Amino acid sequence: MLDPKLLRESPDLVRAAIQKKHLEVDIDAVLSVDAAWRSRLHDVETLRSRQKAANNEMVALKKGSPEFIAKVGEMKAVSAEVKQREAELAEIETAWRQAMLSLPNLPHSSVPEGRTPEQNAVFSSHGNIDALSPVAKAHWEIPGFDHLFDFGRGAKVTGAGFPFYVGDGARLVRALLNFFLEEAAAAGYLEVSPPILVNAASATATGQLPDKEGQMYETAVDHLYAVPTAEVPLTNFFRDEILAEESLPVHRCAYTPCFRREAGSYGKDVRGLNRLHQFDKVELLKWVHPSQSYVELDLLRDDAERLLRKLELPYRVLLMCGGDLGFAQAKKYDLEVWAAGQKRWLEVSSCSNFEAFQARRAQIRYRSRETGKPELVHTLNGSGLAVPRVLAAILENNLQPDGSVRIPTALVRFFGRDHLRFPA
RNA sequence: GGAGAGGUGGCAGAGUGGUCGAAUGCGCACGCUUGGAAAGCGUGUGUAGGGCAACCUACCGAGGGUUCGAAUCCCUCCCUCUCCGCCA
Repeated sequence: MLDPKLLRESPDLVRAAIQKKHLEVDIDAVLSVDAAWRSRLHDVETLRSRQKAANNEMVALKKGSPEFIAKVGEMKAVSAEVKQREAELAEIETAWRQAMLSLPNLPHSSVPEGRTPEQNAVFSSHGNIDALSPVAKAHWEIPGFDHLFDFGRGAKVTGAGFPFYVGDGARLVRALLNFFLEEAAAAGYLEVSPPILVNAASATATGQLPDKEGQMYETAVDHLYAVPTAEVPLTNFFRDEILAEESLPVHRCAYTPCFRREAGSYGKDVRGLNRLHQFDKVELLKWVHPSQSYVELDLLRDDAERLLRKLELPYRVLLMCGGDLGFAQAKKYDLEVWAAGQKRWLEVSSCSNFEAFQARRAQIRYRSRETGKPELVHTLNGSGLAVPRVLAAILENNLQPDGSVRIPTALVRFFGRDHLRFPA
């Protein structure tokens, strides 16, 4: 949510910023709802003030006296009007809230212009993609793949996009998760294991609701949502709280399975481990002082990049252009790893600064030493990292002529062996 | 899931229809006192919205209702605690 005051005082600034995201938003409509809401609020407050004054007068009167009875009669009319006006106000308030929730976050000034993914800026590149395995194959074409990553039985048991990981497949997933979590802890992130079902208030605070409920799995009876990312429960940890300024920045990490309905994708994009309905991910999260959020964003990105460097995977960093930024982000970097078999980049991390957008929805604040008043924190998060695509890149890039896969050195102590062999 | 108790400001805890945004205590901040400190005394100390100044309004778990008037009465829901049941 945006600051309503900013919208009122600088609507043109908001208009221009949203234009950079190439989203269609009717600012004038929002402004007119805002004006209507304020006007109705004034009406109701004036009436309530009269009620209060009358109440104070009646206290001094003798109950049942003619003056008292006259006053009751007089205030009955006011009471009826208050009721009606309050109902109107409630209606406008709902519309006002909806209108405010429909406004996206404003992009930071350093975000490049652009409308499509092709216009994202390549921020940096690391590693040599030409020096990779000459025998590289798309991971799903590696002989024996189906034994360690059983999509057929997953489809039987649940549906497409819910694979079983079997034997060394499962072990490799676990090794990666442990590696990610150990690295995050070493970088100063406190590990948290959150609930993986969340309520509507939590999903609203992080920006999944309203409008994106179609991308989440929802439970039928209790109307809870399966988390699309640990960002949701983790960000909401401090919902409606005021933190001590000294406690900032707060750095935390969490592993959860992530659930995404992802309607509308098909073809090569969704083959193998490229895109799943359920996958494992470690998420890094920060709550920071507003003055530090862009410094913290660079550090966050570096924490994610370090994982790829240690896994010896070639990767590049994209700085997302305005049109490819998400609804809630002010600035975002994507980390893409090279998959030598598919000869394509796979997104494995997304590091974003949300500034106060989520914090305002979630009411996460800190008490300013300077003013003594509560101020909104800035929230940031980044994947560190998503397992299946990292796994895919390792399988493809490290495939050996004998059909085995070399395990990256950093991962060996978690996997237990230096090579993965597929069953015949 | 069943029975009971309860949810009030940073914490504890009063308040059962009207002058209650809410006593009191603790905590915290500032001041007085002191060589310094403690004690003592005094003052202050929630959040949000509107005007953006005085001021006004809202908030006593959430939502609805009764009433001229609700922290207080009624209904629904949520949560916590105790006991029982079930269970990894």
